[in-house]
Amino acid sequence: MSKDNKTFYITTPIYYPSANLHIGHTYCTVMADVMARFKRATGHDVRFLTGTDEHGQKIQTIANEKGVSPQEYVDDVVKGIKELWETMEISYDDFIRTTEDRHKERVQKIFMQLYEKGDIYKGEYEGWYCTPCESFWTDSQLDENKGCPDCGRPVSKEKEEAYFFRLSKYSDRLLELLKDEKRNFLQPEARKNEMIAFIEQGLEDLSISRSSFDWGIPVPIDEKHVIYVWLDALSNYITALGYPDKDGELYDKYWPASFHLVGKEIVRFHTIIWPAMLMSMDIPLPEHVLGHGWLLIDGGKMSKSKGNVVDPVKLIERYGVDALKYFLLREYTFGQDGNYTSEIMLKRLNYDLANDLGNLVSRTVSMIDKYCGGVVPKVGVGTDTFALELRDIALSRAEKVEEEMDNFKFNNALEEIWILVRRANKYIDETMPWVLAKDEANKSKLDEVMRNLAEALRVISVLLYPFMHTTSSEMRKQLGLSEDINWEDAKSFDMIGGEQVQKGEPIFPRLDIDKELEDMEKMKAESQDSSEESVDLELKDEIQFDDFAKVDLRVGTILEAEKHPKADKLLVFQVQLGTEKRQIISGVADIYKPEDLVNKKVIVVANLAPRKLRGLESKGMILFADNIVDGKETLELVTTNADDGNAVM
RNA sequence: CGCGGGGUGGAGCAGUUGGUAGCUCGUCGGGCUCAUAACCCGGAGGCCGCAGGUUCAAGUCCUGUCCCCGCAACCA
Repeated sequence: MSKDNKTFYITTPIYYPSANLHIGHTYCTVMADVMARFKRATGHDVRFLTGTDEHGQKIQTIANEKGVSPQEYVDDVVKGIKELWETMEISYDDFIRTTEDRHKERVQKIFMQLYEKGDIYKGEYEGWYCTPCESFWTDSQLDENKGCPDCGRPVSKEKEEAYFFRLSKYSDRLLELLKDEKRNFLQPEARKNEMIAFIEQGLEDLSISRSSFDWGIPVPIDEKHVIYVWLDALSNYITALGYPDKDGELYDKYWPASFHLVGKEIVRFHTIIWPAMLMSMDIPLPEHVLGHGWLLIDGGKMSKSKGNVVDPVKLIERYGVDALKYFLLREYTFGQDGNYTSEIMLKRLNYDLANDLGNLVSRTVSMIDKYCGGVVPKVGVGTDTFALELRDIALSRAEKVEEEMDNFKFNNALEEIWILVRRANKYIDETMPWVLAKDEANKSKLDEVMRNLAEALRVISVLLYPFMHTTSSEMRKQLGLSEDINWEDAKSFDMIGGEQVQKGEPIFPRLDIDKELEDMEKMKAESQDSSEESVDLELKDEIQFDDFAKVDLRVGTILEAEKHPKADKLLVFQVQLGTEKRQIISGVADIYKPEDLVNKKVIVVANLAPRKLRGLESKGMILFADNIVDGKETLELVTTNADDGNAVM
């Protein structure tokens, strides 16, 4: 960042409202929020943008299933997202929705800009097509059997007309951008090589339109097409500033962005596609892209299907916004994945917030109350080494925090603040105010100690403000300080004296961890119970009996099982189905060892069209039930005692 | 040989440009009673996955190897 330019523009990804947001999204947004607050506190003119990416086939499909229009559907989910951010006290300056007119109009203009530049051409896009569903899918969208993710039926490689962006044209400039050591475009460093390798293996031009669904922004020159996610979603960072409209005051002021904060899975789009688009538009590139890590549950990804999604709302209700924010920022290292468990969180809250900070506030205020008539003594720091050391540590904190925050090291920044918290606790033990209080002769010494403690807490309240402003205010209230916060005040140790303290409730009550864990389990169980009130499942399209009758299910016995020689996830079975013996392949190698399944009775879809999987033919499908054990996805064999070859109906 | 991340005291993690291995929890012992049974001090515990190499010096660079985990163009 250039020094003379004090503006600071930070963005989160725009989230996809296909489901409620979980703690991972909260994590990302909290980081952006705290950074925005920190920059505001340190004198920057900050713009903080978040929003939602609301187009695409998935949204259209979900809305159809629910029997509402896509717009109605996203309106509803977005309302919930905004409520969450309100609860989390996210201080965004703007919330952009890709379905807003301001965005749609500007994206169309951007499309035309790229088109006129000659970077968009019409071509053919190849993908997997499901004829019954009339849908195109990419490789990664296909289900585990490489079938249509919607209906499970086989898909075929088909071509579709689409508009393309000349991404390949920008390969060299992108490499230059990423390799530039000083530019430091992408952080953390580790992701850089990944991106460079990706570009060096050769970039293909990017399809930026679709005609197989219509929930999107129309391509201005061709009404059969809608603009695909890349151009639509990524552009939000500038359309929200008014680009390319002439009166783009915000754009002139805040672009280029200081930081795009994104999850590691979308780093690629932000460091390759997005800069290429901007290059084509001939406008400046964002200064930095930061890829944060994921919060993992039991070492695995959080996902709805695993049923291990952590809902931030419940945590806030129980422990408060500041506690959750503190935990997220203190526990994890930026850029790296981190493990989440309730226990890890509860321990953090107890040890750092209740024991260290909360208790420090409590004992300090209580002693000022008791020994000084509730008024912070108006005296100097004193000259003993304990006081001077406390002062020195307090005075050096702000700079340390600034340093760490410049590198997005939230955890280290908080750690720096806690060094002062712990030092203050230690100071109490060193000076033993309760002993001083016993002898009137020590009154001036006692006053000094109390004043220094109050001063230390005042400094802490300033330092903490960007991270936990509610806590900061509560501390100041108890210390009898005004709510006005000035970051520079953290660099003084000579401001307090004469305030009337107000003993209040503990700012962070100590938690009974075992009991909390128990309660959380109960809550989880209850939320599962409540589903017994018969909420309709989300199902595939209804079928007629005749359709079902087409499926021939038979009982079989697995005679042999072995690993597929050319695939990690597949097992190859020889199954006896009555008189017939046949080969069936299933994608269960992750969960079962071949020998576990030999001699098992199974139910087989016997009239499924044969299919080659990595070179071997599979005739039919063995039924497994999806299951979750200890938060991990697993599969239970569906079994029976009936004789081989018998029909299942 | 598809790509990437990780293997650091009992647990969970930090370790910038190579120079005496840190933090939190736990554990053992001690101190204190102002405080939310909190706080403070001290001890024990690590050949930094394994094997080579570069260097005066490597957890930190290079090579090889084993194990775990993600990703393989649209789920933060």
